[in-house]
Amino acid sequence: MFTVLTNLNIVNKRERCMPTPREKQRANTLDEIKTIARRQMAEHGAMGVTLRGIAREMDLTVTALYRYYPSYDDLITDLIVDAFHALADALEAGNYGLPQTAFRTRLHRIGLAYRQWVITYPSDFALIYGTPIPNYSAPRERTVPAVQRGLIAIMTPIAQAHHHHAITPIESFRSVPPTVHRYLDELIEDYSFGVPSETLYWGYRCWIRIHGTLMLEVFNHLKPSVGDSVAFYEAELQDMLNSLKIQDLSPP
Amino acid sequence: MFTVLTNLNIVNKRERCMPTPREKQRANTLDEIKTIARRQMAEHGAMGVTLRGIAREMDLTVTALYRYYPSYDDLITDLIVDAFHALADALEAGNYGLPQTAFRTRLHRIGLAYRQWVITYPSDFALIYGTPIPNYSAPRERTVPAVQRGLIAIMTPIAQAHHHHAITPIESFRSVPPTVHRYLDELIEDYSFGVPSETLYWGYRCWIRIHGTLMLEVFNHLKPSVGDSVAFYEAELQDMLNSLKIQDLSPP
DNA sequence: TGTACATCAGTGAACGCGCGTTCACTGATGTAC
DNA sequence: TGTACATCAGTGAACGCGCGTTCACTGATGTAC
Repeated sequence: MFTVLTNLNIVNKRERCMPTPREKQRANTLDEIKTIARRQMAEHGAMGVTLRGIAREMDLTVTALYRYYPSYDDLITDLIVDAFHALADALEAGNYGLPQTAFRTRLHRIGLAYRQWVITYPSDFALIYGTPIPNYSAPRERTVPAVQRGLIAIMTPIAQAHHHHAITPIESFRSVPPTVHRYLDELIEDYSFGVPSETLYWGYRCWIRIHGTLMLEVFNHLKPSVGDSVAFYEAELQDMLNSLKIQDLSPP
Repeated sequence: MFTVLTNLNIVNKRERCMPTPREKQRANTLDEIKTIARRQMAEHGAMGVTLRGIAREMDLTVTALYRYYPSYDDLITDLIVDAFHALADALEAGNYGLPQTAFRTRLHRIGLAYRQWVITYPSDFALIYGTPIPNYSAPRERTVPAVQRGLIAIMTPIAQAHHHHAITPIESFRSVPPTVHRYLDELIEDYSFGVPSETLYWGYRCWIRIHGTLMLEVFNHLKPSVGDSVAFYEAELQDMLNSLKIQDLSPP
């Protein structure tokens, strides 16, 4: 009776937090596979990621990889989901340590963090937002939550600023197209976002502008056009923040 | 003497305008190759274009294609240059038949034409502006002029509106970052554009906004966000035109 | 007008390469009693 | 504590496929005299 309880205890402990040596080894190998895959992606593009290439670099046979991924597509899916989460992490970290009411500064920092991540990991960015990989489509149940984390990171300061009346709507308020307005209302209801649809509209517009600019930069079309992409991006951010009329409030 | 002259005449005539049957046949085959390549691109992505696949579809041997392109990369280059020119054609056609002084309408139509082309030929768009093909870089001497045609189509109404004082600069005028300002000045000098650098700056900002939005739409990230991409795009165009404060003038 | 020759489109076999996936297997590491 | 067994990581050969490029060639179409 005593031993049984002890054993149960150990099992529970392991299940909760302590991985067995084997599980640890397995996790390490999984990590190594993904690391090498990402480097191959950086060097040869998304289509250059190859099970055989990874095996070669790990001094394994190809077939060993099938212990970790049932197929090539599952590996790609993992890379995609990881990339979305990494981007979301970067955005969230972008406004850490700032007073909650520094809405404008927070949004600005998030914009800078967005660019920093994209510039640092261009191939991960291309993987998730570039030309879709032909004959592959990621499973929505895994990507959607990861995508949403990133969007929420952008929306949060806007929503909070809106609650604190630190955004002046001006005419944009009325210019939300009715069909879009209705769609956003549905989104808000479905995911219980708890923000007015105008907020979501502004958030999306911010995201789309940031994102579009960075997409051009990372694919090498921006620098030939404007020379100094850093300065240009900063000007775009400021213009965007100005058009939102979003402000920092001193905490009460 | 007489025959010689006649022969020369014929030769000249042919060189100037009349292609020989063989040249005609050759041009047809070249066209067919490119047409099939573009269809393969639409079906299987840019990386899915294959000499062997084209040959198969044309009921030719692969080696026959080497009569037309010395290598695979040369075919891709041709597709890229063609796509840039097709886009420029569409933009130019966008504001045909409008009075020269209808600046705002012309720019609006160009924006719509941009979207129309991108939506109609998404794979051509992905080819020239999507994720770069790994280990391939297009020869600049062929792409740069083709790219410029498109840009000039957008810049022209803006430059003309500027000359006619149909643009109100507002604060954007002062917000051009100095480094960007200097770079644009150089561009204008190098290519003798004959427009002030502020004009170029506005033009690029229009292009970047239009382009970024369409990039998201064509890669399927816009519709899940805003629902009605047509209405959203129209609102973006209007917002952009408003921010430029560009106006139609009645012709004098 | 007819003949000799050059030009050109297209053939067919071969080279060397890389890919994802399957299958039956070996040997080490853990687990239950 | 020792033994029998299950689990698991990794092997190695093979399958079937598609790719770009080379080479020596055939036969039809044009050209020069």
